[in-house]
Amino acid sequence: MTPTFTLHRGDSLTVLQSLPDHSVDAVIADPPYNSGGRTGNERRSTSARGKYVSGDAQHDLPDFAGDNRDQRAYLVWLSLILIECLRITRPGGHLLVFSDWRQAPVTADALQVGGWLWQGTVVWHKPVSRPMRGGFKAAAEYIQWGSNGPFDRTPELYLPGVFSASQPSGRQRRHITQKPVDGLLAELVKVCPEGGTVLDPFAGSGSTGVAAVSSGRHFVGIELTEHYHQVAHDRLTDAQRSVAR
Amino acid sequence: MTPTFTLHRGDSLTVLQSLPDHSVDAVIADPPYNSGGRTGNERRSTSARGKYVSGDAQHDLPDFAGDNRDQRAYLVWLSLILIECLRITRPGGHLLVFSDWRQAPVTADALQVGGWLWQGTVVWHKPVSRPMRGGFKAAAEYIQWGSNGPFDRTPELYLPGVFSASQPSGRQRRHITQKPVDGLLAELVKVCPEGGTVLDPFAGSGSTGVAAVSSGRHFVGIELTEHYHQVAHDRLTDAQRSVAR
DNA sequence: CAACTCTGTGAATCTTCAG
DNA sequence: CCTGAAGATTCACAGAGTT
Repeated sequence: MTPTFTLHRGDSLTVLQSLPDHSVDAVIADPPYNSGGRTGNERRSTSARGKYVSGDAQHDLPDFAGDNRDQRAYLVWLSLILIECLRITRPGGHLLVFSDWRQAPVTADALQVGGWLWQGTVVWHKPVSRPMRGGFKAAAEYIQWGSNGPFDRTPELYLPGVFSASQPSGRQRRHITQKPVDGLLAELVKVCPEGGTVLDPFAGSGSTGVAAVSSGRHFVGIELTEHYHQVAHDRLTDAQRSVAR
Repeated sequence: MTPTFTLHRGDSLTVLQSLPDHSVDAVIADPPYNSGGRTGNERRSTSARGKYVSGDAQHDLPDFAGDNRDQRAYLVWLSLILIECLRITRPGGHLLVFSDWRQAPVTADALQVGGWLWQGTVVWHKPVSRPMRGGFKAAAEYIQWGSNGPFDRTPELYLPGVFSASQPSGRQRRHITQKPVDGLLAELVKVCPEGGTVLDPFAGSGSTGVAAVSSGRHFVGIELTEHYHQVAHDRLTDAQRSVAR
């Protein structure tokens, strides 16, 4: 059976409220990090591009929305999102939320405020990253892991706690903060049983969906930006075709 | 010139209060984690051995003290420690605090409450760790990195953000939560310039001191337990002798 | 085909400058 | 003095191209 996918376009919180109870097995979320948002002072307000793209970067990827909250607002907003995700997820289902080092603590808080059981922190090690003179470079992102009540320990599934993988580059790259499928997302979707459904409330260019569909899982995604909604749709259609073949 | 070391025996907070202002260049602290201490309910109350030692472990290492606070108390207590450390550290000096995944957020909070500038999170990847059925294994510990005001960016020092190293085992192992010198502590002490002084308020078996002294840094350590105070003293004396040779 | 060179890049961070 | 925008700086590593 070919895995199916649904791509909603709209505000994440609004669309989540329309989804039925216990309709997915796992949630994988990559919210806008609002990095540098420790204080209003440090937060550069205008756009994501200015924050995440080097001045001389050759690519010309479009901007994305929703990256301008301060840390208190981020906690409240993310908590509301995760409360809805809990309702939509079946008991025993998993939650994975990406963050950078600045937002890791507040993300763990939001996960627990949202009613999830905090199960641990998974590390995404990025071997290619900028050096830092006089100290340690920021070479990792963090994935907070939670479950809707106790999770099922019967499956023969043993996942590592640290993943090492590089961001897609060149023509492979469709989104500023795109995550790699091989070595990362393809592993993470394994917390959803085959034939189950994965939800991504911030689908972006759809990498999570590609990982899900390519490995026999259904996918439900939400994306606000029209451009990325279209990109995700195209990539998912391709992935689905590859599986069917 | 042979690096010197001083080992105080006593309660960390009390001894710290007796140390002079701006007398060290870097603080590397490995406080008792109080793991499982998110809630009183989850915390196993009796001793560190029950928490950190597998039932079938062959070794017979002594217990250590101070591992029975709940999370609110841990925040307050660690903040007080780090406030004192800030006073003792010269402006521009570095702070590194170990934690497991449960305590990572509260450790980042305590660091900032203590007046340090939070600079990032360093990952200690432990490749050999217990597998976790049905999910991700806990294969990492976290090191919160701070500085006393802006840190010096002139030294030609470029450190990675993720370190991979295994816990000492067998006869090498002198403490339940001992950290490896090679591949971890030997790298971390580099945030202190050669000829400078490293402070460890929870010296344990003295691994941080061994890394410091072996690489030409002076060391000040504090340890409460008589047994570990003696172990650390012996290991440091050996390390000093090796350098002098 | 393996080994090597070369070029491009980066969820970054700091400094400078204008308002 | 405080705030925000723009420009400069950094080097380990991936990946393409070449010997």
